[in-house]
Amino acid sequence: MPHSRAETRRFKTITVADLAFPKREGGYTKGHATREQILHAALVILIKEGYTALSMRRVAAACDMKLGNLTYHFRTREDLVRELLDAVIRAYEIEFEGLARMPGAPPEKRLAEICGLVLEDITTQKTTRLFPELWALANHDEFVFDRVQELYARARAPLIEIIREMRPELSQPSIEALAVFISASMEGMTMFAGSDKPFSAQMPVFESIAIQSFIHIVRSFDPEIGLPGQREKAGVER
Amino acid sequence: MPHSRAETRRFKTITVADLAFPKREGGYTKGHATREQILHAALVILIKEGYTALSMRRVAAACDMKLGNLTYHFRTREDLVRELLDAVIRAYEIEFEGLARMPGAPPEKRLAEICGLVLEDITTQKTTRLFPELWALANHDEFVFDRVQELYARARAPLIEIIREMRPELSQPSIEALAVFISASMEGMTMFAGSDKPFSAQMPVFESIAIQSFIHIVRSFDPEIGLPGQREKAGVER
DNA sequence: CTAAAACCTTGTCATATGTCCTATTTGCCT
DNA sequence: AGGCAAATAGGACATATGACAAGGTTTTAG
Repeated sequence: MPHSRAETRRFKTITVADLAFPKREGGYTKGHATREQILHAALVILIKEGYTALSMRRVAAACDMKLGNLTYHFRTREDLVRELLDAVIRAYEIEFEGLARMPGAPPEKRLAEICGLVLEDITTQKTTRLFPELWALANHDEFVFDRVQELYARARAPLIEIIREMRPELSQPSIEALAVFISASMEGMTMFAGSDKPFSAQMPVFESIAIQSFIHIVRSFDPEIGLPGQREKAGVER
Repeated sequence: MPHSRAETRRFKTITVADLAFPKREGGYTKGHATREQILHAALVILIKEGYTALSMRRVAAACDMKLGNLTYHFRTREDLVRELLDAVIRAYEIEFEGLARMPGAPPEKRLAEICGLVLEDITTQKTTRLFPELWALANHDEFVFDRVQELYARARAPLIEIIREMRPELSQPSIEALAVFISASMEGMTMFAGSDKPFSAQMPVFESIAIQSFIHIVRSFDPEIGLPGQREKAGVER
């Protein structure tokens, strides 16, 4: 991606490494720096050791800081986790915001570009490790659930635009369904071709398959075809 | 001539509702029943409340049993977790073993059948909740990693067979890549159309899209096409 | 029938964890 | 320089957890 960095935030957000959080009122600059340090250390622990290892003491130790100070900045562990996940998800939202901004380029080209970026991101250790944690947490924590779904809704937006451009006659639900399918297909690669996964070396091949496949299904999808081999021919056999 | 894959699971296994574990030597029938009860209760906790809630005391309470008795059957929590995950994964392996056994049916039909079964399974609460936990654990636990990958390898087998039948001229790596892609695409639906997910009602549409899409990519995949829009035309822009 | 093995209860211990409270130090502003 | 809020440290406490040991009860084999 050319230059989509921490500039141009409507609302003031601080973006440091993999984290983006709203600017806070009051406090010294040192306090802000400490908060960033804490959140970053927590992210590293979450990625390297998993959610279970993310304890207050563990984070404090990683920051070379006393437990009391950590609880001063984040009164409860839940506060810390929420702010961490919100900040890291926000960073993804920002990263993918000006995603397929290739005005003038044909939609197929932009679709391929998006797939390339998403699949490349999936090969990073951060994404490979973070998202399964998010998916697992989302199953039992409404806050995480909502936040993750919001992220995906934003990630779908450019896909929907592209698909509508390619198939303006399709109904909105059909367009959205195609976007969800494409997005889901790519997310699913995480467990197979993500960082340190068995097929991570083959990601270029998957990328090629994905792009060929997505372009064709968008071009040719027929909402009238229900479930070939089940609904249609149901009466014949069985 | 059906493959020997089925026979590898030749050791006696007990299969009780979502769980399949190797028959144990020695012990009274009561002990075996208790072990099953424990594993089943642990599975329910894992699904309903997540991995963090899966403590020895929590499991013992769910079984209406004293903690000491639980540690008698499973000396450590790690033992319990490992046996639980192994048993539940084994149950999936068994469930998908004779998957696309529709001898004589055209490969497209069998592919559609497999997709239907997998996607339907994904809509169950058990699968929707269990697999994200497995994916997250696999990132930090080698045992879970290996076990999950083995499961997916078995799930790929019938896909590989079908793809080879449809495209006998393709190289084995290409066939496998297609199988991985198809499998990953379906797994990715978990977070979007799984149980209690935002698009769970649209699963039939996704199924239709998936089948149309998979059949076409298998029929038309061209390994010579590297990365359209990147490698090919890379020199033009940027 | 009885003794051994399997099963289960009760109680304990060390440790880890989240949260709170009270000093003490540090940085900023007037 | 003084004063005050922010930041940090230190300690304490209740709770949860995994592991284990010693003793009682049930089941089964011989």
